[in-house]
Amino acid sequence: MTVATRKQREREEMRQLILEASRSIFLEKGYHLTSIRNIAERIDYSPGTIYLYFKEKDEIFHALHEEGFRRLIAQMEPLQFVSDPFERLKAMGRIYMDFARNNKDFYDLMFIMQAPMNVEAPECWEMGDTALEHLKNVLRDCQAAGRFKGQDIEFLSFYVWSSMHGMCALYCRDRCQAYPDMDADLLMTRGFEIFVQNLEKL
Amino acid sequence: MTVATRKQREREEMRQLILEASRSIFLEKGYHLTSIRNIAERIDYSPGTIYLYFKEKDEIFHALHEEGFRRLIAQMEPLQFVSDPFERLKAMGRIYMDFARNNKDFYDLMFIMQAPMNVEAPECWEMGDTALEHLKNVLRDCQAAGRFKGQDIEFLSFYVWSSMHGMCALYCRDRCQAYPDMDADLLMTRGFEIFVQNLEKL
DNA sequence: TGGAAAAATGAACAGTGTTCATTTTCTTTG
DNA sequence: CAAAGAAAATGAACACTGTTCATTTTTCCA
Repeated sequence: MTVATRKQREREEMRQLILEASRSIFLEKGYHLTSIRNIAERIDYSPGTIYLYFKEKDEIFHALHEEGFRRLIAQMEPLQFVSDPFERLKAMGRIYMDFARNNKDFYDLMFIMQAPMNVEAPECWEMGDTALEHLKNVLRDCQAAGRFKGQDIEFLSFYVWSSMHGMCALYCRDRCQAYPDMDADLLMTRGFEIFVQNLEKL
Repeated sequence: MTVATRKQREREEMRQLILEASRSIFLEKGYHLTSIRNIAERIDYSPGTIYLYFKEKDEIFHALHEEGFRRLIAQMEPLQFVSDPFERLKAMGRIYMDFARNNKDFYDLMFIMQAPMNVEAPECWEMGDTALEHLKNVLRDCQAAGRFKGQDIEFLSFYVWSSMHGMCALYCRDRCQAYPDMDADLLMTRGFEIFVQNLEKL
């Protein structure tokens, strides 16, 4: 092993170390309450060192953004064993919703947080595109099976995604409190049921 | 006019002055990029003065939060002239969506921004409750007219709200970029159409 | 007009993201 | 193995943040 390759490996390990620390603190305290000094302290390095591995705080954010999509896609794995397209779509919705519930902060990071998305980096959205492509494929399969007649896949997928996202976003940002007598999880579950009822008739 | 009442009026005027400045800067730069010093500078006062009229930055935020709901409710005014309940519901959806499009930052402030909603202040949500009650009433009217049979108004209203919110939230936080070839406004319009189609069959 | 009350100030505190001259550590070469 | 050169890590410094509070200024009324 040449020195150069070892150096590169060490560099990658350091990036991972920073990412792991960042993730745990991000998810503990949220984006804005996490500081570079916090992260550095957690891994026993000085603040300046972080900047040798990441250009800025947002670059750490984007790395975690990707990680989130990797996790979501991993959760979708079992879907390939669901043969009926519409059942697959429903299962997909449940997985998406459970992901939001069990990884509130990752979900927030991926779909809600205000972060400079203006970055023209195409690889920044690679994982996100993959996930969206999954949805579109399932919808196409449903269409092949006779559902959603005459619907454009682009618009339909946006509608399906945003319906799910609406509930998850209200959940993540505590707007379910608008129903003080109602458990947020129950709201989500029943909301999803109505949504499925809807899709069945579309 | 007693001195005391004048004092009180002047105090209210000062609060308004601060709120107006805050609003314009909030909407320009977003919540986190707006600083107390910015606000003070804009109205030619010192930073400390702000704290004589508002306990903290979040109190300013909440005041604007309320203002947003007042505006939204004002937009809903014409609905009272739409006699058919389902038409009223559709019009309501369009108004809600247009509000989000035309007041992106107000919408963000009201429904998306992470702000300490844990505040147990009940008056903080008074306006929001009113708006939600509007929706529930329209849905009840629809039900009285034979639609949405057997649906619980609480869950149904959450579903309707979150479907609309989903699109608006993706729009406000620039996640429509997931469809690079598609205009965000077109996505919203078509998404809304599918939603209405859905409701018609429910 | 003088003294009390109210209003406004701005320096100070503890925090933030980021930069960079300096020091430390590692690697290669003579 | 020692010295020179490169790479890595440091932490002080800069300009910013929300918030507090002793001090100063202004306003008011007897």
